[in-house]
Amino acid sequence: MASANLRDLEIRHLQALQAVAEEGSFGRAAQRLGFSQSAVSQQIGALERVVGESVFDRPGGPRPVELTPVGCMLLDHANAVLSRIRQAEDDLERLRHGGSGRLVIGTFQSVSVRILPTIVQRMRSEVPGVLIKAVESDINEDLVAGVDSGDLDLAFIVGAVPSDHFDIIHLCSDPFVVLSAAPAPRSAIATESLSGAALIGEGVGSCSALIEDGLRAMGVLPDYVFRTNDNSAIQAMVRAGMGHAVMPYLAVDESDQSVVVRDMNPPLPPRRIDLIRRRGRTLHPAAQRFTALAVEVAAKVTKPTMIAV
Amino acid sequence: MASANLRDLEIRHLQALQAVAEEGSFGRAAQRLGFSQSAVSQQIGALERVVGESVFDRPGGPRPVELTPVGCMLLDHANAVLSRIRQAEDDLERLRHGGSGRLVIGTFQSVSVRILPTIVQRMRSEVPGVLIKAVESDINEDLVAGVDSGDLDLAFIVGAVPSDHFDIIHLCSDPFVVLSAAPAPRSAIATESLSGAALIGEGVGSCSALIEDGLRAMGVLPDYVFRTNDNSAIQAMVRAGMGHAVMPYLAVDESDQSVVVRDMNPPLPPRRIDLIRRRGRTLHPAAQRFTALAVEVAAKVTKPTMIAV
DNA sequence: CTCAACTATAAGCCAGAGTGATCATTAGGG
DNA sequence: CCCTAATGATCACTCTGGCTTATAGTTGAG
Repeated sequence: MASANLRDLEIRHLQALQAVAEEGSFGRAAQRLGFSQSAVSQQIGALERVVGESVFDRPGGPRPVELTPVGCMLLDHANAVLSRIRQAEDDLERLRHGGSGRLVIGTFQSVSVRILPTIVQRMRSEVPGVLIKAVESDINEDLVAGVDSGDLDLAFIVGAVPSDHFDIIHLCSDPFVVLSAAPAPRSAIATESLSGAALIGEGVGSCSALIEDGLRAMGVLPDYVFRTNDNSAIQAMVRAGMGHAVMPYLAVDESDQSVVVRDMNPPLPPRRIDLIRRRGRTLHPAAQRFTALAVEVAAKVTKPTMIAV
Repeated sequence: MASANLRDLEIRHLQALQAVAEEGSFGRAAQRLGFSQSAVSQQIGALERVVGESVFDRPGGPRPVELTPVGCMLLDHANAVLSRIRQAEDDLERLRHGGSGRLVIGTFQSVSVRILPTIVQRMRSEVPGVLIKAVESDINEDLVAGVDSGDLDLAFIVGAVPSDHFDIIHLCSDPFVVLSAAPAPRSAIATESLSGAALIGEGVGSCSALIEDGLRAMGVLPDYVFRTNDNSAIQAMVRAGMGHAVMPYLAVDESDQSVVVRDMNPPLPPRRIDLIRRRGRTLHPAAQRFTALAVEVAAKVTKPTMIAV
């Protein structure tokens, strides 16, 4: 007798085993399964050939068939397997309706504060079963790499990204503004007037590069007196009169009354905020809803006076 | 899209899913499974048709394929199912070698005391995984019914049983002996001398009927002064001088020095002790070993001076 | 552009799964 | 004791569908 080898076992065998065991009869099991009695007989026969042992005692006549010890043991496993498959059906159904699963989102500070909360809130009410996990990074390349490797399902990014690997959904153009200490005019500030003025800025990141390049292109040489990655710290510095700050609009906390938000004249090229997903990768159904919500929410928080590029 | 319906799911699909997910390539998975690449491609295709969704993203070129969310969920279930099947293989292997499982034995008092312990002890050392459960009853019919219904795998019984339903393994013939209070000759006692003598006997059970019928057939009218189902109580009564007791030899506690065991002359027809199992029922492999041990042990405890009938 | 590494597809073969018709066995009843 | 009803096994047959080989299609790297 060969060593136990269930390679040729098939689910239909287990279903037959279960049905026959419960009905106590090949014929009734066949009826339940929608097969002929002959088919079930052969299925059990095949199962016994695979197993190498009888799984049922057939007493003959109208008496019900009974499980052998081997059959009894197998039935336990069959029940477990079939129940697991039923579970898979349930999960599949739920996944199809976006009712379960996980979405990992790459994001960065201003999006985390201004855009994500609204999206998450609406996702939670629309598809409560989907867990949304945010991974924050101020380094654009990390987010792009995360999407590329599959660690992230979607990511908010700033600026350009190679479009051959990614689907890019444009969300908004976020203008750069100047923050000045409270007693200041609300009018636009002349960009050239920043030349030589004390500036407070972000740490090394995609935005600081955009700002510095933009200023330099206009002949303004930035004179940074302080740098931090914490936006609220920047506003505190401005409030304290340390100087002006050039920031993307979405990074500004407008509820802060002691600073004034001013457009720039001429404006810097706005930063572009996109949502990316890897091309060809199948995402959770809820990812589509997430994308739609991102577009919608981003449109609402964009600075209204600016016309998106 | 039809509601989730995994009726046509097959184990081979799950194996393919698992292999491809682990190898990251259809071709390598095929190699591992011993199929052609085409076969695996079609298997995954079939799985996706059954599921109604893609389970892998195929990026094309030398990049590895990746699970979709649906595929990821399915893989979890596939792992569980396949591991359960491997477990079934293990159990099967163990069952084949008699290494696990349960044996339910029907028995009665004298067998429980004189024969079973030795068998159980040896079974425990030979097939440690097999649990032996004894169900005791002094009513023969209960034991027979238990075997018939399948509640008992094997049963020790006294006397005849319809041989068309059962396989009968003869273990021994157990002679009836007379117990007398200690100061008594060890020689055989004349059976007819019991006529009119005070007798102590068992309660209503198969043995008491055998004894009474046997005595009556020899013209001896038993005069029972006490009955109990507890064998040690019977010996205590004899010891106290209440009278003689006619008992099956195996029911006697020979270590008791205050009673004398005497043959009968002429002897009563001995009681027959058999082991039965239901004909046509497949038993645990260890049942065969149990049967062999029962024959062996029974031969040893049979009263040596008697020749079995 | 070409090669290398993939997967998908097509055509053909054949095992095996299901059907329907019998056959064999057994219990129960006159 | 035979007859009937119930039930599983078996046979012959059909036809699906899974596997193989061969080939085409796609993509990334050099």
